[in-house]
Amino acid sequence: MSSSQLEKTYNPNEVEQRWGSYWMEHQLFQPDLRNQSQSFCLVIPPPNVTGSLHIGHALNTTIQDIIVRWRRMQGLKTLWVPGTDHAGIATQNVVERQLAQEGQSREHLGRSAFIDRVWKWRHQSGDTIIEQLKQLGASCDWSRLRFTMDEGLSRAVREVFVRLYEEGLIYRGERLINWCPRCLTALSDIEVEHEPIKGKLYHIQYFLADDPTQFLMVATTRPETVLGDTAVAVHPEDPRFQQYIGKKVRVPLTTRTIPILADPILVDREFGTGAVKITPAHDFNDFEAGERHDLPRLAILDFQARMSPSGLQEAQADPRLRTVLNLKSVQEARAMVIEALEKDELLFKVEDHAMAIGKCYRCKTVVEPYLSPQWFVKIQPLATPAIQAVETGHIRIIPDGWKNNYLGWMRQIKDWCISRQIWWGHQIPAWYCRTCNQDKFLKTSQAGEVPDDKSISSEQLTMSCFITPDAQPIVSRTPPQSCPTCGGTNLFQDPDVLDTWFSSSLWPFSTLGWPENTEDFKSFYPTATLVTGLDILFFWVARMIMMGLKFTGQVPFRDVYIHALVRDAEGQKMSKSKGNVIDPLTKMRQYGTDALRFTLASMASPGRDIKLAEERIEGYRNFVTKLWNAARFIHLYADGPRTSNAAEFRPFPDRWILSRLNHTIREVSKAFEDYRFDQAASALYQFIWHEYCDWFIELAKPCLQQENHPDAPATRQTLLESFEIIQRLLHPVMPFITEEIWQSFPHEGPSIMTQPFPIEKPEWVNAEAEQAFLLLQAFVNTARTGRAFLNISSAQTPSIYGVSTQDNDTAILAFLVPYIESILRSSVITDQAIPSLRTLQLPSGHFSTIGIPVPNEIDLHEVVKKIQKQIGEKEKEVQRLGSRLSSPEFREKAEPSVIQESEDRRTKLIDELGILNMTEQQLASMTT
RNA sequence: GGGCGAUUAGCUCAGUGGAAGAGCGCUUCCUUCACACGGAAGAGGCCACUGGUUCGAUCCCAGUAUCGCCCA
Repeated sequence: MSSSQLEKTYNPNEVEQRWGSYWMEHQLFQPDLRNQSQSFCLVIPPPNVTGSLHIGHALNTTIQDIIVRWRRMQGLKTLWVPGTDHAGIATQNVVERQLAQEGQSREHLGRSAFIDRVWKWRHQSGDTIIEQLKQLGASCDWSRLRFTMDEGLSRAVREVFVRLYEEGLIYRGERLINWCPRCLTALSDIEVEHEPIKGKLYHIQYFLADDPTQFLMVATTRPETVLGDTAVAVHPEDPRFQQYIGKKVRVPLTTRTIPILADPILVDREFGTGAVKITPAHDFNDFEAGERHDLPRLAILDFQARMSPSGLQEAQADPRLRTVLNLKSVQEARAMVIEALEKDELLFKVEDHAMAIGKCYRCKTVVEPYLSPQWFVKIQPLATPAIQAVETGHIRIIPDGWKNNYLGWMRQIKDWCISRQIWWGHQIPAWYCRTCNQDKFLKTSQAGEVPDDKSISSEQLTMSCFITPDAQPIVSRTPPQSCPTCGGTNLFQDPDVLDTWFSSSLWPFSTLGWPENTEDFKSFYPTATLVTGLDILFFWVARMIMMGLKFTGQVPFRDVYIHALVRDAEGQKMSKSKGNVIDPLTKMRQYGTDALRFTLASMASPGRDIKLAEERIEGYRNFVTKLWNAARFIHLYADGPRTSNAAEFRPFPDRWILSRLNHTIREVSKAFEDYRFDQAASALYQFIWHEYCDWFIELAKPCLQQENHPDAPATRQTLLESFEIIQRLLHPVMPFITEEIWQSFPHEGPSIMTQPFPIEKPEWVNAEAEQAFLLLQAFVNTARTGRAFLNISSAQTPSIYGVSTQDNDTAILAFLVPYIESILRSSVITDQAIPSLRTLQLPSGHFSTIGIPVPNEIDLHEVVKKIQKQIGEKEKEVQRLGSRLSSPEFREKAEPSVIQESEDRRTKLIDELGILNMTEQQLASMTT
């Protein structure tokens, strides 16, 4: 009995809302902890808490939801943990911009008030993206929602920090780091984006200290850093410079002299002049060269990337120059230094030079290498097992191509700078005794750095200061009560916070309750699959692997599925400034969420970016409608008795569609196993539209629409049974419409999402039915083509002749006649020879021929032309096959089956040509 | 500069060592009782280029070109 009828048109928005709340109310996304099956867990890549859904999230979420719904339906104990990330710099920037609009600043507010303010903002806007994920249908267990700054997760952060520190894997030291002079914080290497620019290469003369008639020509892209040079290097084997090694040159615009030394690593003989200046405080390569040669580090820029007064003094810069350069930006300073060099006739030439500059990934400000005390993770001991896990296949990276990318990066990984000079985040669990560490605090101010004079309060100090590298930290899980050295209680917590990715790296286990050995942790760790974009493979995935192995002794996940980047139809990266952003929420409203999800799944081919064109979504919206109308059709004819026989005893169309359905179940399951969501989508689309709707429903119509047709009870059964399976097969990709349709038919259970995923039924495989169908399909298609040739409209229905040259096919054809007649809506004559006059004859494959009587009024010239075209194509093919078959080498070396196939095909083509030639002659004679 | 990937129908993309495929778009016909967000029939491709391996290459190999991405 059909329980309800469906609306004429599908209204996705209403349906989505209704089932969305239904699933939530019935807590269908939560795992059943009594389920004894294998567990299957995913953790969501936490989006920025204050962010909103973009198309990349939509793709990422869709893929995860497909996997999760599929596994849940398979009966696994399935959990998908949702959550958000505090996104330190980004979130702080957002709130600071708000403050700026109010004429405020975080410094005015003070640290604790500012953090309160960020929390307020987080509570206000923090659930936007979560609500949007729910709209997409994401079947996360929302009762387990996590946030990186939650108490539990923060405890995990402190635990990890302290343990790494105690093992010597976290250290504090003064290193050259990437510094954003706008955010006023350190960045890790990968938070810097490189951008090609058209720079210039300046050739500058450095005169020898003891012989002012001789000079070295040095090439540099950053002339303003000349003042901070502490050496000049040449290649040890470069004959041009042998005599200079060991001598000294005068640093231009200063009174200092610096050594000329030989360094084969730093110097590229082919580049520039073959002589390079070394500025260890302002360039990473120079820093390393400085380490090799024990050179002093002379910093001439301050924390805001301005020319520093103390640095200029230390550099012994020309006093007049010093005055004008004081606190000037890099850009301004460069122009002034160039002018000064020109005036002193030290600038030999300037040439164009393509180069790259680093920019802050959050605010796009040019970053400066900056010498400062920071906290680092000693990465090598963590990286080694993380490399092995992937090499040995304990963790699979899919598609495989990214594996080398990962390994390459991991093998040359550098220590990870984890301290950030911002306020929003996990403050580093390290304290300093102000008594034992007098003089170790440098308060930073507009005028530069000034030593702590002890009168500065800790609250002021925590706003902005540096602590010298030799200060003695007390690292502890909880705030220490007193200094273990002097017993003093004037303790000051390190003002820095941790890199957001530090807490993200613990996500797969911190979200499950670690460091407690919780039930969730025991049940669901390690997680199964991580689904993410390539852009955070290093930021996040690599670090999760390292931390997971280190702290749980297990891999955090078995598979890493890397999906594509979504671009616009022109292949441009989407960005607000370009105005080419496709907003997923808008598209969901326009076309329905299922259509968007299906589109994204269908385009998720491995290793390729997605160029998303709106027409694609529209196309899949049409598919949704098609499915809807099929459901309506079935409702119309579902009422009535049903008999459920074994597949082999059902009517022909049923036998065929069950065989095809079985095939589709296999294909879709295989595609899901292989993370080939594109293949799953195309298998579903092809089957549902072009087999089920186009053929099965059409073949089923006569027996459904005729009263008391003997096959009706069986066909009704097949119709309902197969359509129900189709809903389950499609459900992971299109959860909403499948639930709506499934619920509209008689069913058991609260929801389709907890029904079993279809499994193959070998007893449905029916090669005979499939073979017969191909004969039917070829016959129908050829008849339609013939009718179109003859301009016979579907209203006119002259009889069609059909004969087969093969006995076996003749019998099948006779059996198929009623089906063919109903689809073509004309009678089919198979027991007579095709008349040789006024009949268009066409070969229809499978050794059968169809004949259509030619109407009187038709222009046969056009028909003859079309037949000649077919003849031409077939002749070409016969020729090709002929030359292949007459090649002795082919006959000798090719597979016998290939030879046989070629011969069969040629025979068949010659047969078909015979028919076409005969028809052509006959029709051509009628035109004269 | 190093590495990786792409180049197939007008567009977006699958695909395979042995007859070039899909979706969208296009042309023509059709409001027939699930669906015009539909049905039917078509047109359209030296599978980037040049060599090589092979009986046979769109597919494997080498090189070239163009375009991406990552790293330096």
